[in-house]
Amino acid sequence: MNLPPLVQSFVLHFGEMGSRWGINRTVGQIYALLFLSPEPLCADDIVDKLGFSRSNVSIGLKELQGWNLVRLQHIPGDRRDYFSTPDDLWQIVRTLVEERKKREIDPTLSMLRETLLVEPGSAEERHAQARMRELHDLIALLTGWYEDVQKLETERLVQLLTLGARVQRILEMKDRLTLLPGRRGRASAADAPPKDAPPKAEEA
Amino acid sequence: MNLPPLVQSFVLHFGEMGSRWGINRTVGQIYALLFLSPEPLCADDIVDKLGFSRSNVSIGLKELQGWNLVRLQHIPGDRRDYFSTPDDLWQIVRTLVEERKKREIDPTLSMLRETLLVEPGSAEERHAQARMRELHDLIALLTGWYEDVQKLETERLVQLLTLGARVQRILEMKDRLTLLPGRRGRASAADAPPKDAPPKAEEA
DNA sequence: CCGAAGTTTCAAGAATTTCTGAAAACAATA
DNA sequence: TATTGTTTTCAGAAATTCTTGAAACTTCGG
Repeated sequence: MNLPPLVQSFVLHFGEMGSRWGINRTVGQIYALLFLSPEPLCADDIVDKLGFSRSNVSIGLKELQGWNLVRLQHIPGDRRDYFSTPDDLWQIVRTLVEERKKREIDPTLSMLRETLLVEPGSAEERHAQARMRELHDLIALLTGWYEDVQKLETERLVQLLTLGARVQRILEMKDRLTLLPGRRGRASAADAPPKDAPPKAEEA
Repeated sequence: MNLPPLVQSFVLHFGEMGSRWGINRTVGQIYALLFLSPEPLCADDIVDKLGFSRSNVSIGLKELQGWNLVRLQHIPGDRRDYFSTPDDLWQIVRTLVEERKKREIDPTLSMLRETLLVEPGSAEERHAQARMRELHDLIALLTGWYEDVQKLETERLVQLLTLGARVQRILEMKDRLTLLPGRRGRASAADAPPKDAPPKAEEA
């Protein structure tokens, strides 16, 4: 590996973290390299800089494409594929969250939806199903919110994030406004906290 | 494995998903079982129900304790350790997010903070560092927001989530209010979108 | 202090994932 | 269609992670 020290430490870190992020070392390092690179790189550039085998790099790039995390582009007069990451970090975050949701949450939501249709055959199954329904409703609430937020323009999103703790004050303000006769929107079973959940948080 | 079908399919699913969630099959299945169980279980109960070796269960439980995802308790007159998951799903979500942040984000934030102190030695390093600063500021903004939200009472949190898309309207309302002379709070370098990021989101 | 009941550690084998080099497939050009 | 440069596939080697049974360790009541 032949990289400026600053770049190298970042690349190595991403390699290490890869396993925690659900990608492997190679993929993590390739991504880090592309992220920092001022111009697009082709597979052979990556082989040179990281010292992985050509095929390993090829598979890694394919995986990154599967995640929509890299952009494929061409340079006029050059037949090779060049890759880069979007300049806009917000775009990267949006993609990342979307893809993780797809892989880590959606399958579980489907499973829960299906399982909740089965008729329970015992008290134990009835309890299990109640628990699953709670989980389903919670996840549905979270993903519904996520989808709404994903639609916001970046500027609004930044505004929302910058608001931080002060969001509480805004919610209180809204409370007061909504004491007028209520029109309520999308909320479903998840409208209130789950039945047997005490509103106080308990310490672990 | 000797479980009611409904429970079994849930347990198997969690086992499968385990690898995507950064835990392994054993740990995923143990957690699923505890999550659905009406009463606390001891290690031997788990061995019976899932058919893993005793030591494997022991390691799995230890890992779950490391994640703060299970609660250890005792039954009077019984020396064995019994385990359960919190009844309050919101508590579970809070713990889960907290622990993932600790493992998946905090180390990177530290690395970035340190790396940003190094003096760049070339144009390439200067560019890399600018990119890292962007990333650092973005993550700092997100985690700052997260910390604020984590402090909200569950009731407020549900309210915020239920708000969903209508948050936009609230933000606009706030805009109008804030046209009055401004008092601004915590926001730092991340106050505006990153320098060279166009506010329009580009499609991948 | 002893023995019983329980938990954890450890080394080795099993299973899975990652990585490689060689060969096959592909695509553009002449 | 043949040539050339490039990407992808694939089978096995290497590395890592998971799982187990046995032994070591802890804790508690007598």
